[in-house]
Amino acid sequence: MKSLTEKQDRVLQFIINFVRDNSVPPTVREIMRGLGFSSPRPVQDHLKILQRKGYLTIKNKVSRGIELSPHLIEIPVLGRVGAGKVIAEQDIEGYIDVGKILTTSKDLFGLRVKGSSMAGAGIHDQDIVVVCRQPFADPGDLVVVVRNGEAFIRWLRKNDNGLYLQANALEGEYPNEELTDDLNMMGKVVFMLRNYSYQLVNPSRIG
Amino acid sequence: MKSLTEKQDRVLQFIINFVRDNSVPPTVREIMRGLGFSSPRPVQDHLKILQRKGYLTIKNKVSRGIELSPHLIEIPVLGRVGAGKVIAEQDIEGYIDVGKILTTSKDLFGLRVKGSSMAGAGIHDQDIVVVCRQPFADPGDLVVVVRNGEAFIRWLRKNDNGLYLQANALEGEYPNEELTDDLNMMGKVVFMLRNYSYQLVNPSRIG
DNA sequence: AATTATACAATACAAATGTATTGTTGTCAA
DNA sequence: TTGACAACAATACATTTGTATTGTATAATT
Repeated sequence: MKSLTEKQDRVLQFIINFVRDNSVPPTVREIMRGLGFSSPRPVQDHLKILQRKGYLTIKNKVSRGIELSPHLIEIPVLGRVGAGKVIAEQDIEGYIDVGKILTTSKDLFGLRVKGSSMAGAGIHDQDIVVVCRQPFADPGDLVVVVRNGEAFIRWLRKNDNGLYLQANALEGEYPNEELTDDLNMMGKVVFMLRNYSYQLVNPSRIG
Repeated sequence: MKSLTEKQDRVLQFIINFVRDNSVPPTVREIMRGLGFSSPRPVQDHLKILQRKGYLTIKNKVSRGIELSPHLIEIPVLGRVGAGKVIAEQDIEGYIDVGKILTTSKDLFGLRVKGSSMAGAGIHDQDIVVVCRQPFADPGDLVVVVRNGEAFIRWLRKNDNGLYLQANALEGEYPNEELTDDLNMMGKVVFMLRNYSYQLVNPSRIG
């Protein structure tokens, strides 16, 4: 990614902050007023430069037609990291836009995990699993089933007798369960979220 | 949430899809053309109704000033789930907007986990931890440090001799490490993501 | 029967908006 | 010193855009 001058970076930061605060990109004149310009032209210049350098794209004749490049709204995923260097370009293995993944599919919902019946699979109390709502699943899937008004997360397994559910606790025995009629398949786990900043996981509990 | 008529839902879905595809909300006339109206007025009517019913808000005199309500861009987090019912309103304990969390803080980056030195903390090979870049951390934090060009995830602990780093594997011994000068503190883990749909975690490996 | 809500059309208008033209100033490398 | 680039100002203009006014038709509700 080509480097920016101080002024160019100021314009880019304004756009990023504007999108964050208003959830829509700014117009040319909103940038103009926001940065104290007295004519639209300097903004046009800056936008063209920012586009040429790959930081955004301008949609022709579209109001608020500024689209920030993925780098700026996604988070980079690093494979290896060089010592000293903060983030080197060559270390980036790709980008994930978690927000997009979670919002483009309509039938997703979160489920806060209670208990430790899946601790062996790295899913702990208070974690949030993101579930894709579907009445079916494949063997090997991590599924959410409901029985007696309570939701469970289990591995869906298969043996000679057919499908069954398997818990995955660290200690204690959870018997395998058959797929009976009182079980309601809610969906399949597609994501797992754990937030360390809001609620610190007690390491002694899971250590 | 109040229910929508068929036509109203059609307008709402158009807006949702438009935002997803164009990353900006549509104008009144874009909705008009998109749904085959021959005047802007019906769109205005629908927007006002959708606002009254709580599905969006209209910003006065702002182009593309349609802001979808959080329910539509966030995912609900359920506490308990009733049997049979798919998702009941009273079960929703809140909403998370993961995309917003990840994009509002600027100094976040993802790091794909290699190895199983933190499997005991539920962090496994190929998981992605989201790191807040900072040169400091508190005891109890899950931190990312770099040594010899390699990144490690460790608990930051404290005893009478001061701070030290602790691994958290399921099996095998990882000795505690001192905070030496060749260690580079990259930041603190604030989120953990595991994607079950793209890459299935082998349950036998972590079970 | 009267009222209300839904749903759409035609037209109008001031303000906002992307874009273009022309020009000035300063910096820096060739 | 010449040319390329960055950075900004003043002005202009055709469209776009949010919004308003007036009106028609249908269905549901009171």
